[in-house]
Parts: sequence; C-alpha cells; structure tokens
Amino acid sequence: MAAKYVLIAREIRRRIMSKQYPANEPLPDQFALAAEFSTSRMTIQQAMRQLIIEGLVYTRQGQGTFIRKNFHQFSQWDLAGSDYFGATKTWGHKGRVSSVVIRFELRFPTEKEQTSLLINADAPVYDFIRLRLLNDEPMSLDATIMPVNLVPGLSRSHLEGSVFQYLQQTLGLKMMGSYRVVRALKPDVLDMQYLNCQETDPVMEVEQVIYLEDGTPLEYAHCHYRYDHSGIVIVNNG
Amino acid sequence: MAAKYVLIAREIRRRIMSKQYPANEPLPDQFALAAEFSTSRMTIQQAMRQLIIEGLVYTRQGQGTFIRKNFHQFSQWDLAGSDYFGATKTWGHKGRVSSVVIRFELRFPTEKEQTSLLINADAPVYDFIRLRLLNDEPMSLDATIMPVNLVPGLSRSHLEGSVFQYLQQTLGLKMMGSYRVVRALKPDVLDMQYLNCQETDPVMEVEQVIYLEDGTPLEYAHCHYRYDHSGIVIVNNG
DNA sequence: GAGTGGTCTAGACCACACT
DNA sequence: GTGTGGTCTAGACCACTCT
Repeated sequence: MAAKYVLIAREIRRRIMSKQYPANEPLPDQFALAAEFSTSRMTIQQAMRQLIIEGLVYTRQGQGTFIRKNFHQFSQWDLAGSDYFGATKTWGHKGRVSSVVIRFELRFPTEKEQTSLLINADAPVYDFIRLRLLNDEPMSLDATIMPVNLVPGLSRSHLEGSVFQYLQQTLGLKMMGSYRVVRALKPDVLDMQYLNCQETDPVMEVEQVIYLEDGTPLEYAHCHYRYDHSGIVIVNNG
Repeated sequence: MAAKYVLIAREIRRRIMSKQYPANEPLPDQFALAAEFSTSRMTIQQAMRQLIIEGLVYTRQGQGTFIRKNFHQFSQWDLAGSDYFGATKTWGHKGRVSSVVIRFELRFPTEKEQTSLLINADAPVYDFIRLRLLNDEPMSLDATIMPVNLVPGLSRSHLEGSVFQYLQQTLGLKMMGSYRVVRALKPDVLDMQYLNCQETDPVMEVEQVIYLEDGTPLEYAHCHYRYDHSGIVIVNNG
C-alpha cells in the first residue's frame, strides 16, 4: 500500500495529463484539495513536492499552483534500461540491447580508483570493458571497475547479460544513486575500433560512480557513447 | 529571516563539515535533534530533506541518518558564474570571465525556436552569438535566442557585460529553472574559428531552455564548450 | 521489544500577491 | 482585506531494522 501522498500525486498527475485541469488556470488551492481528498494540507503539500520535482507543476506564494507550460516536451524522452535514477534521463532510440565482452580481468586498483571506490590498494577489483549494442549497432563502450568483495562470483556470462540484474536479483544489492561527470572527448583506440569512430568523430564520456543503499561505492565507470546516438537530459527546478 | 528548517540544516551542515559528527556513526536521531533545536520532528525532517538533496546525508528507515561517505568529493566542484541552478554544476577553473559579441541580430523565429520558446512565427527574437573567455582563453561559444517582447532594450553593451545581471537587476526577471540536453559534437566553422578547435577536437554542446518564474521560456541556447575546459556534474539520489 | 525514520493529522501563524 | 502557498506545532501511528 503506497503512501497517501503518492496516491494523491498520482491522481493529480493523471488529471493534468488528461487535461482535466485547464492548462492556463491555477490548480484548485491546497485547502480545496485537502478537503476533496479528505486529508490534511501537509499531505497535499507533500504530493505537490513530488509533482514539482517531476517538473509537472510549480508553485508561487500568494498566487497558486500552476501547470508547467511545456511539461509534455519533457515526456518525449525515454528512460534507458540501465538508468535506474530519477532526475536525469539518457536519450536513445528504442530497440534491443546486447553486450559483447571486450575485456574481463582481475587486478589491484589504481590510486584514482581507490579514492573513487573508497577501497585500499590491496582490495582486488574487476576490470571489464563491454561494447553495448542497440539493434546490433554499436552504441557505447563501457569500462567498469568493481570491488571484488562486493560482487562475489561475477562471471563473463553475467557481463553478456545484465550485470544490474545479477546484482539486484541474485545478490540483493540495492542502488542508492550516482555521481556523474559528462564531457566530450576525442576517441581513443578502443572507441575507433569498436564504436566505428573516425578520428574526427567525438565521443561523449560519462564518468560515474554508483552507490549502494548504504553509501558504499559499487562501481566506477567510464562510458563512451557515439556522439550521434545519445544525449543526456537534465531538468532543473529553481 | 530564513525559515527555521533552513537554519537547522545550515547548522547540521556546519557540524558535518567540521567533523563534529563522527563520519562512521549515525547522526543523533530526529527526536534528539528536535529536542536540541526546540522544534518539532517535522521541521527536523524538512531540514534533512534539504541535506539529502545536497548529497550530504542519506536516511535508512529503522537504522538512522548517515553521512555520505564521500560527500567531500562533490564539493571540489565549483559553481560557474552564470549557473544559477542547484543540482547540476559546471566545472571550470577559476578566473576572470569576459565576452566578445560575434553576432547580434533581430529576426523571426524558426519552427524549432517557436516550439521551444512557445511563441508565434511573427514574434521577433534576438539572435546573438558570444564568445566567452576565461582569463582571455576561449572557453565557450554561446548562440542564444530570446523573444524581444520579454527583453526590451537589449543592447550590444549588455551582451559584453552580463545579460543575466541586466535581466535580473534592470528588468526584474527571475529564473525558475532550466531544461538541458548535453551531447558531444564535431566542431563547426565557428567553433574552429573562435574556440581554436582543430577538426579532431570535439565540442561539448549544451542545448538549453531557461524559464522564468511563471514558466515562460526566456532563452533557447546552444552553448559549445571546448572539450578540455569543462564537464558537467550530475548528482543523483535514488 | 526497542529504536529509528516515514507518514499523517488538525490546526496555527506568516509572507506574499491581488484588488 | 482576501486568498494563496510556506512554515510550524505536538502529538499519533506505521514500517522497518536490530538484538
């Protein structure tokens, strides 16, 4: 049973989507909504907080709550499969995703990896590189580092399938969030070989650390995307 | 006078930063904090919500509130001057920023610009391009479209200074947020000319719409950054 | 069972915008 | 002044974790 504020947010979202609320008028005020849903105003506000974060509405003190004029422009973007987080969305065409394992090794971490994963120099890590294909077209090349002690028994076959699924379903690990830096780069040798890049084709690099529920860094990765296959969407509410 | 929950968040932030709270233990529980600050638990929770969004702490039901193990890694990134928004930060070396106006024209909007800015085909727009320098080194090339009716009296001298300052201080406009897409691109002719790019140097493009307080789109821009001068940081809390 | 955060209530007063 | 959202109270019960 979801919390009441989640149900209320869902209902208000549905009404906005189905244009049950006029786009150019403020929503009913919080007192009216509290009465309608037989709840307190605090609960209505918690529902509104959620809709604000989603970019669906915004509030103005003394004026009311308004529907964002072009929220529908946001919804044209799709969540990619491996992208389990909220505020940012990766943009890709739909299709079937598969993986080819380019490298799968065990070694000790570099200094940068030690500080990013908060581990010691003698804590072994997996080091693997995967080419990710969308409908058999190369899409991204992901170089990932994971501490062995967090992910016992990782095998090549897991890499060919979904690592995320193995982590979640078999090991019961839960992700908390991520920290990412996005930049443009010249393609390196691997990019040219596997992503079919020319010298002049840039790659988009996402350097990311993904954290578990308890704040432990789980993976440190550099993901390279073909410049013509993806973008990253960032929505920001003042 | 700031709200009480803001003051409490500030004090707890200060304590975490100064290591007054041990990094490996949970914070005092919400009941204790409510007692200490002579307030209700709801107010403590509102303060915590703020610290969670900042990436400083996280909570676990039944366990407590914990300091994120590497929040200090986040704080190494600086907010750029024109980046008035919260969750994403642009990364740049510090220094003096100046602008050179490459183009400054008036015209009617394209279809893409009409839908992005929610204006009609006969609503004139400013179309200007500026080269932005950091310590006299080219950093970014920004192509901006703004509806004339929102920004009366924009002049070349404003472009050489801070457009943002003119909007805020003279016209009293307030920003609400932004919507951005980040991607890597091959440099175009202007990029090569002004950013000193070679054919093989990629650019990072940020396509963005910035909104006013009331949801009106204010500007639609394509900003090109030298690939070796910047990245974009995204923090995400599940 | 004890301790923790998550949700919820039924009010109250404040800050701000409109008229 | 009236109406709106923003904040705050002093409790209550629920869900979850740990022992």
